[in-house]
Amino acid sequence: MNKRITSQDVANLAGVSRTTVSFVLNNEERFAIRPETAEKVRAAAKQLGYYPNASARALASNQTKNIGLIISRAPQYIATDPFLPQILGGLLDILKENSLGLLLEWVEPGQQLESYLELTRAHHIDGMILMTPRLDDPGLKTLEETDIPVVVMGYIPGSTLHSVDVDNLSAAETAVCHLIELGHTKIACITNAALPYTSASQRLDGYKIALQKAGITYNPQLVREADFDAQSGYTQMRSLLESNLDFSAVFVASDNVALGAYSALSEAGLSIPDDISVVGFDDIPLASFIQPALTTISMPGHEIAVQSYQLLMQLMRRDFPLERAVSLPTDLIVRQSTRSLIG
Amino acid sequence: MNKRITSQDVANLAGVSRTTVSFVLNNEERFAIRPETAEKVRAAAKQLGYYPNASARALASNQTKNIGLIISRAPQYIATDPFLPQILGGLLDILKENSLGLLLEWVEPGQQLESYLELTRAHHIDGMILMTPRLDDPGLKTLEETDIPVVVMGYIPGSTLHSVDVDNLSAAETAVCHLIELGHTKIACITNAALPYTSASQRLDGYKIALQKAGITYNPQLVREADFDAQSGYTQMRSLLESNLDFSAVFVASDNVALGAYSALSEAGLSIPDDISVVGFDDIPLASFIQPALTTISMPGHEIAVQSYQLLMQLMRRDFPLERAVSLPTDLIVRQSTRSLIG
DNA sequence: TAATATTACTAACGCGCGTTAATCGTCACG
DNA sequence: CGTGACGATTAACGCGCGTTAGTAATATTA
Repeated sequence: MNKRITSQDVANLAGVSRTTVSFVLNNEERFAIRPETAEKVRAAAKQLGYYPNASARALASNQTKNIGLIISRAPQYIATDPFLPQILGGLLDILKENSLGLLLEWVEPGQQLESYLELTRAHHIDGMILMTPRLDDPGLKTLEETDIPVVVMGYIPGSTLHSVDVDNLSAAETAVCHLIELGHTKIACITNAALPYTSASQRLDGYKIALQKAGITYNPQLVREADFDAQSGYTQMRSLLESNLDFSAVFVASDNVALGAYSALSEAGLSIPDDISVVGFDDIPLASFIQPALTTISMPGHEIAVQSYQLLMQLMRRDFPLERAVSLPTDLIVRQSTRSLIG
Repeated sequence: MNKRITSQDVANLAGVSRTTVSFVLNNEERFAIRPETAEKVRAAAKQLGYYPNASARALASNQTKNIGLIISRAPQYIATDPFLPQILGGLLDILKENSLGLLLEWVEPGQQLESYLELTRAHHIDGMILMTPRLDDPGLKTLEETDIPVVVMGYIPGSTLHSVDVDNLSAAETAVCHLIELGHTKIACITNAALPYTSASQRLDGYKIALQKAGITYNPQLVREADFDAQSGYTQMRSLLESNLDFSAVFVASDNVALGAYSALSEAGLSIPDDISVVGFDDIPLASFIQPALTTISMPGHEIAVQSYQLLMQLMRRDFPLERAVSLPTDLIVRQSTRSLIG
């Protein structure tokens, strides 16, 4: 039986007190430890294979050294999200550098109410990052009233919570504007998700504004709501095609959804971009590899992760963060899925 | 300042002792608590918004109620993995049902040695699931010698660790066999990853065996090693094309990599499946939506997650698991990327 | 040389909870 | 009325660690 090795064991072996062990291993500069003593302690720790117990440390120090990534989306929608790994990769990278752990959770839309509190108090996290927030999430107000460090990936209008996001609205506007510049006037839209998701409604707003600025009348019949995955993109694109409405381009507010749309268009015998131009959103890794390569808006996934982390750290340190809402730039990546109607 | 609410507060409000509170909230059947007392306690807890502190509970009970998912791969390769979300979705789902948390970690290939031990002892996990293990991982032997509950997603020959995996070898064999049945004899192969990754070498072996059984001589020059992402698939497919070797089909041991291959083939003016047939592996969600829809091997991602969880739970309960290595079935999904040369 | 500062370390408490052993009724039985 | 059994509850310890207040030993100053 592998008996647990405690700091007391290290102390005994090194011939010092447990306090000294603690000071040495935590590099407590405030207390002067003679270098040779410190070395003795370190040697003993290594010899015994000592790893401080995280639970005990968390209890004593009131810091878990873990942060939580909370996804307010059901698992089946998590499973098909090709963007999630980018966030995870970025987050895992920077967290490891700083010796922090990442606790992943999902909360079902409907019982976020208590979830958030339980997550911080009950689970072992010092702060949390909220992915894909919903406008209709009642738990967000609760969170505002606590002093739990929270960063929202996505912008919530009117919320006092700190956030990191791209400017979805103007990015969408840019995307649609690109189509308009190419001469398209009849432009459909498939959202990335249901409208309570802030990113979905903001991208739809960008679509509307681009139309408006170009003097094109907004036609709600040309709009469909998808649901994160390619399957919903396929379904909604078919719905658009079956409506027999005339359009020469479609703005799909998610690459993943756009791939489903691709499939529906291909099945209908329509060519991209000859018959229909498509602009996506996210620039998922596969966007440049599909045929035709997808014109899209690039999301700085890694940067979003890094900025979220940094903002969260400031909050956890009780610094006054400089910005309440960090907004990151996006780029229009023009590839082969859009075509000019002019000339 | 939100003072922390402890079980003592609940006890005071309910007019009972802290012990009673603990018994009630943990549904301790062994001690008979009068129903009205239990109700008083529960009411007090609700009124105060009490959430037991996980660190303290972990320390006292020696159980963290968290499990770790360990990915032995660098973050940049995590970021482009479209299969990871399937595992995560499945795992998150079942873990939530059982009130467990999921701690995500990556270890860099090269310093797994101590990582694993530190992860369990230092971090807050009761057991761990290892993703994408490498044959050359020295830390695995260390793990075998401990009594830490570990489940490996992927099969490690000769290891005593418990594992859940598909039969990569025969699945790959099936895939290549499909090509052979269609009349292909000159079949190239692009692996999903470098060969130290067990899944990569096993799939390559399946490829070899299928050839052998069909009496086709194995030609190493027709084999390339990719590196998880589509970019590497593109690169390796170009390398194959530039070799000027003759082949009519290619087995790409990862859909993600296959998409890169698609791109290279398209760029070279070759048609799938008219000029080249392609079979992938994984059946990522997008496989059925790309053009042409990819013939591939379906991985039961959700089932892998569920089985891993169940096996891990048995180990954590110190049950004797019935099977040491769970092997899950795969299916060949024939779509449009393969074509018969016969007739 | 006595008083004070400095260095190097330690004793001891508390974090919030699970859990065992003990306590305090209460009731049945002889 | 005393004894034992049982049901309901609690006092008290320990989990492993961080940390404050303190001690002992040495160095510095008046």
